[in-house]
Amino acid sequence: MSTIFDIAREAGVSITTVSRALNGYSDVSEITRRRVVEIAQSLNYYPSAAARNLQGRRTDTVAFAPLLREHMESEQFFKEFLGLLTLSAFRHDLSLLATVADTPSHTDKIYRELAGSGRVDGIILADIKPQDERIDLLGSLDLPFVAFGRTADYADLKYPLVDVDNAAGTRAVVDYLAGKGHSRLAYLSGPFNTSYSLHRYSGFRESLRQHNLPIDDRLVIADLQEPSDTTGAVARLLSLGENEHESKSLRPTAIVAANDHLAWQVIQELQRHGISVGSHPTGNNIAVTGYDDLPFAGYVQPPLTTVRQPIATISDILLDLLVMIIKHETESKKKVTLPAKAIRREPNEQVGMEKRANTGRAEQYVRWIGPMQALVAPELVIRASA
Amino acid sequence: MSTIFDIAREAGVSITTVSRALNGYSDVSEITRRRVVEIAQSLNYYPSAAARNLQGRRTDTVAFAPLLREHMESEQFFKEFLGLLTLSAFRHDLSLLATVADTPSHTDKIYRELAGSGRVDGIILADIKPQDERIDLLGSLDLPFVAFGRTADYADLKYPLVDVDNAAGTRAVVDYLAGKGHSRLAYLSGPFNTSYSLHRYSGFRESLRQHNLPIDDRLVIADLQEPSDTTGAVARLLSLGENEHESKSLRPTAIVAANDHLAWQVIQELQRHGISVGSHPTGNNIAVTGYDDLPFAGYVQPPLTTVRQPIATISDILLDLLVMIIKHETESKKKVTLPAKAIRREPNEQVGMEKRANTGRAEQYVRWIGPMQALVAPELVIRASA
DNA sequence: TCCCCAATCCAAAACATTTTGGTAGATTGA
DNA sequence: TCAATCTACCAAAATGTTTTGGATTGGGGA
Repeated sequence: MSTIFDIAREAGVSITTVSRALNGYSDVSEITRRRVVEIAQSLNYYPSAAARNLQGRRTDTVAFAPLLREHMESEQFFKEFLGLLTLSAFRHDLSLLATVADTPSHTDKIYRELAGSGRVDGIILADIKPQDERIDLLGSLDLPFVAFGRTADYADLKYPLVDVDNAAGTRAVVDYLAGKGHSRLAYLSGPFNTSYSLHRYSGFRESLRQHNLPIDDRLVIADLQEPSDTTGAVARLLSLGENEHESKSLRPTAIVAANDHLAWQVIQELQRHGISVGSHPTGNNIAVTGYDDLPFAGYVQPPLTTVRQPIATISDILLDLLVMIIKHETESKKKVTLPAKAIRREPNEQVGMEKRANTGRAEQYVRWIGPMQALVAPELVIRASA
Repeated sequence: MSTIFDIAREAGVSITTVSRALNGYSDVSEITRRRVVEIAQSLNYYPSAAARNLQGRRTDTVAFAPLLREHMESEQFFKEFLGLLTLSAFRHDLSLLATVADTPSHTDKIYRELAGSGRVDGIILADIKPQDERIDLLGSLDLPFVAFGRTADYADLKYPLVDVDNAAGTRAVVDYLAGKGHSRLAYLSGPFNTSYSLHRYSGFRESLRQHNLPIDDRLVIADLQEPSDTTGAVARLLSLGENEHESKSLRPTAIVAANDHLAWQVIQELQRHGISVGSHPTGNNIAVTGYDDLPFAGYVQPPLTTVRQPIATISDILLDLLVMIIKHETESKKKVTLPAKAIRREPNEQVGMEKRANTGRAEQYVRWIGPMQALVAPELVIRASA
């Protein structure tokens, strides 16, 4: 590979001039610049990323390093997010460096490495927890970052983030179900270790309260991890009301799942029990809703009523924000909250290939940039028994 | 950030010793090493990736830079592949640098940059075309790479690759359909610009021939790009036999789609026309098959009979191969061809969440490593009229 | 004539590491 | 005891770029 030195020798100028010619400085004559560019091209010259990088320049790369989870290969959301992040990065003339962290302590190590080694200009955080050490860590490391989600210190969030109003999302599906006449709603969730899962659950409780529906702790099952957990949870819900001294009406008529993947598992389980899945509260019929609106949500039968996470928009805004911070174009505390929208799908609806592409830039969302409000009162967030 | 110099000063040794202590060289005493390690830790030292890199070391990063396509955001295969590549890279202690190329000439530029700038140790190529300039380019750039797919010079492939027997895959679904009694099969495909799409099509033709079924060019429609193309194609297939002087039996009883996405579009179109989708060749009933076995294939109704691409395995092997080449552990021409397997799903079948995880390493596939045979005779590959 | 300015250019420093080619001192072998 | 070998360390070179802080011109104004 040829170096800047070779170009300089060939062109009969100093390496300084080559560097400045190639990087568009004004103090090099047009004629010299042209010669240099030509020679650089003919010698197939590409500046060493390592050397410029060492010198302190941009890397034009941002990192995404989620924590490894079990069965991550089948997590649709992860793949969706990563893919759209890559495309958003491209639109911002950036590359995406994707890594995975083994354990929380490995996460720590990776972030320190990323910061210390100068491989990236910034980093994207997801799966934010109510108390998330990564925020402080990155702050102290002086590495620009932007979060998808928020910590629990709602009053005074000191870092840039994008979030979806998760509580409102669940409220929307509960509203939908309540509107259909459902009054016994169950809630199924994975572990309550991320903020968004807590927000979704608190939205569920809020909405029940608003509709004057009772909150029955027997209908809330969290911490579902393995597929077998879902099997057990559904069985437990169905067994309610089977004891002779219990009222038959104990059984839920609708199940609100905290994400689409879970919803799909629940539907499978219900069908295995010979229970049809539909939106109206009748005897042998249970409604199921999801959250995320992953591409498959419209494909399944019955099509899933769910809440849309506008992942493409989210990743675009994340990168907009990150780029602004890297370029010091903004004070680094800007926040964006996107509204949640319920996608209502009826059982025998004809569902077409929906257009999900979204190339909108953050500008159009600026109206949401502003001070953050707590979307959920912390005391609402209790741990549901598993 | 602290540098190696700070550690050296603190420990009272030279930077050479620090470097060698930290990198496990033998000529540093255990006691010194321990001191150095301890101080490095206490100073939160992480070596600068740029500096080591400049010095000629590994970057522990591989790149994946597919060509930008329209509607790429909704391409499930892309996201699936990218996600699984990331996880495979992680298992090999590598990071994945994901970029997108605008145009073919931009691809060229990106690869040259990647090679010249030393940002990555190797690169992963996908969507190989029969004549693919990238192969020669990367060869001349001296950047290790491995391909998913192959060029048309079957006799003497000079680069490492992983491929799936695409022709056999389509043969398998045609066998399935023929076994059900179908005799008029249509073939729908996207553009024939990649090797795999040609192989799939040639498998279709081979199989028809083997079953002594006629090949009717009116039933082959390629170059489908926009969703509206599919609408038109299905309409055209359905209109066959509508003219009074044509036999009613001209209409296909089964449609073989070149990928799952297309199959799903076809199913939607058929349902729009009020035609039920099922596996048996009857009057108002058309069978549809796909290719890829993307996660949603089992979710749709009716569940899709398709051909499995073992993407997780593929990406694992790609990285195994690439790592071997980077480490010079192998002559750089190893090839792996994986068999294709049809996934037969019946219309009202109960489809569970299937386990797709595959963490198998290439070792177990070594039996497929060997000389390559042409999977399809080039003359078979004709361009279907659109 | 002298000085100054703008337009071009450049040498050297800085970036943080690894590798090369040693040296000094201790230990071993004959 | 002397030479050879080992052990533990180090100075300096090499890596390729950008930036800093000038240096060199040629021409215009006083």
